[in-house]
Amino acid sequence: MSRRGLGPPIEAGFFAAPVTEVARALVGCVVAHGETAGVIVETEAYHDSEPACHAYVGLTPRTRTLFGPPGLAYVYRSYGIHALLNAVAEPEGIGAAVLIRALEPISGVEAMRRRRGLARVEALCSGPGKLTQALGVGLELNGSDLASGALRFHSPSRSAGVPVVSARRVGITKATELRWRFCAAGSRFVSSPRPEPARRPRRAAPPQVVPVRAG
DNA sequence: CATGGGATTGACT
DNA sequence: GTCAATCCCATGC
Repeated sequence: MSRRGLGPPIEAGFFAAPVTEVARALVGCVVAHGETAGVIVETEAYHDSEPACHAYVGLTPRTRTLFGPPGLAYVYRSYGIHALLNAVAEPEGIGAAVLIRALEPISGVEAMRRRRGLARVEALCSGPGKLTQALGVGLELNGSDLASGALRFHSPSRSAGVPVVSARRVGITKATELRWRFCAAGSRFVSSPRPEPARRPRRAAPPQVVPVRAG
């Protein structure tokens, strides 16, 4: 898949919906930057009403983008090292965004390998810091428009229709009870820890031992 | 102005 | 499993 079979860029209205709906709907969409692109297989939702969200503290220089209009990129530095990519959601004035946590690479794989220094396709974008490195996404894209900027989100060209599973968010210490992580079921491109796989029985269910009484 | 804490990753035991 | 790298910025004095 080297040629651009991408659908149209996603318009801002898509991102104005409740952030958990946007997070779920983004699984299967495409992120493109330069020659590189990938299908989103894992997201997380963040909202200013819960303390794991940067916007929980209110409007500050750091959270300015989060409170901005839907459809912007919110890119911030994590642990001093990694750039993490989010899509701003909900109407302007509400601090909410969807963290992009993993992609299935579909274009520019050689450029990704070069930037990551790795060969395995499954390892190129299987984490929020990994995918920004693979796509060459940096802090300079914070506040850019995902419909018209250098970094774009696209609808899937063919509807993937992959089932999406929800799980607890990764790497946070607050509001851990919320199941606001969304993963493409069974994808080998999601980050660790993997969500609980839909477990099919390894063997037939053990026979239920029920004392049988006569009568 | 000093401090501390991360929406992580890769190397190592 | 443990741990350090490294920077932005919120908070507190």
